[in-house]
Amino acid sequence: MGGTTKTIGAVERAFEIIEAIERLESAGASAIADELSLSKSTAYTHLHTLQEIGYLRKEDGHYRLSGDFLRLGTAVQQGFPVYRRGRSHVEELADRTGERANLVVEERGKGTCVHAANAGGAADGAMTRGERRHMHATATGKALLAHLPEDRVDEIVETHGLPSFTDHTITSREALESELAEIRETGIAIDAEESILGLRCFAAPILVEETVIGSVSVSGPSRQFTDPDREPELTEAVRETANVIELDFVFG
Amino acid sequence: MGGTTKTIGAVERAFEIIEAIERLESAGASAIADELSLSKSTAYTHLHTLQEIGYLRKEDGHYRLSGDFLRLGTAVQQGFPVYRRGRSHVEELADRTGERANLVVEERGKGTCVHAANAGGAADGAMTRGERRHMHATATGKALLAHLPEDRVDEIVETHGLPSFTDHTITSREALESELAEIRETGIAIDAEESILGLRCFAAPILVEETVIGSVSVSGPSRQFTDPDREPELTEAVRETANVIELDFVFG
DNA sequence: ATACCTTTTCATCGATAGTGAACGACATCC
DNA sequence: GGATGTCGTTCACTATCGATGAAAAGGTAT
Repeated sequence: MGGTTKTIGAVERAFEIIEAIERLESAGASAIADELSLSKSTAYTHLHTLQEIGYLRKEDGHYRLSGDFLRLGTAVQQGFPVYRRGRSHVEELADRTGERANLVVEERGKGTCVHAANAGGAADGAMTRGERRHMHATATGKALLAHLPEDRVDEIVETHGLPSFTDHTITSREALESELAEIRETGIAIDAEESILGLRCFAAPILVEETVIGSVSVSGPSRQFTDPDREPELTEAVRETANVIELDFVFG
Repeated sequence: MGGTTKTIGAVERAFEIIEAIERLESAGASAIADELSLSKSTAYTHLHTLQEIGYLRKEDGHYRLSGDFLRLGTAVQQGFPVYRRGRSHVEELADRTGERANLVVEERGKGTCVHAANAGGAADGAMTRGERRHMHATATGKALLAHLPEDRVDEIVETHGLPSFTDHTITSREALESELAEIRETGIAIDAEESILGLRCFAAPILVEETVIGSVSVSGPSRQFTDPDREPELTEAVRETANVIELDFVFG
């Protein structure tokens, strides 16, 4: 485990400041110094540096993150082949079902949302672009886990644990494993308010050459999603979308 | 002009590395050291640091930007009120016209695209999310310039100049000024292949309390956009969209 | 086996990032 | 209006730490 190599403190501090600004929306030198227990001068020099290179913009004395992060974020997004090929299909899924549709990939043991398509539907609690969530508590995460090598799953569970978010969250390795087996059979992962109360979600894995490269989902309020008529419609739509994206990889 | 304050070299270097990775898509320590003329060990320590704090991920020996930048980018986007209120209207504009629609704000003297809505149409050359362009050479930029205080326009021209991108780019302050006056009259800014050959674009400013907070546009290949029947349709659609967003600010 | 990549580690040294104190500007309070 | 508090900004100082080259460790092809 190589984790002992030295790291550069100034860079770590810079990103702590960036994340503090993300949290506070905007902040001045004193607020940052306060928030992170830094000296005012240190906070100031960092803010000044980040502004000089363009990553912060100053608006009446308060610093905010600049559009350059938006540019980098877009580059990251485009860097996922599954986004480039899947985006339009996820949009169609949202249009077709009238619900929020997400495209998720695994990153560092968590599920990262690389695209979120709204079809006007209220998306309370649904993942937003760039957001990362525990995999065992989300439909998209479980769809990914179900097709990851077993030792990778072990690793992930060991690193992040199985924290509980609601009464329905899966918290034991055995329960998780049996659910993953079921997902492998049905091709559909379900989040029944396991991550957020009131939020239900259906997801399907995207498999290319026996490897999961992502998962797609639709999600919405539990009330609408428990309508027995809708479940087959929604799961089928999700499954089909995943399939279309898979085919896009093979041909296209 | 306060530009003499000290800046933190390590942080500047870190972002140079981040931008190099953005350019190269993915890279190892040697490639970065090469690209930026750094020692291999320096490049390595920086990469290692950025990976430790999660902003880079390592994939078979190559570093890539991580989803954390996507999260920051989304936060930046949400930080623009004009995005929060305008997004859906820009989507509708794209659907309605069948063309690429953009939402742009001014940042540090350039136009930054905060949202890009595709309606399937080929978007060659159109701005992408987070991209920044010179204002004098784009419809969205000119729509903004037309309603910025005159001294601000002076400042911007002084800072960024009026570089030429095609034969049609405006390169003199006088020509720019007369065009801005026309935009103020008609309410529509036109980019007639001034930024990129073959790309035509119509934009309208979004004014709230006499202040420009952004601009919207549709753009597409010159061939389609010179159809005399479409111009009134497109300009009208753009104008209306800007108007709806303005109203959303006043009420809503 | 060889040569040639790469990434990673290490000790050394000089630059520099962090610090606290101080200043000017701007509010707020009594 | 004088006092007090807070803010951003600057400065000189010094211990820290980031940069460095050399060399080790790992990988791949020849």
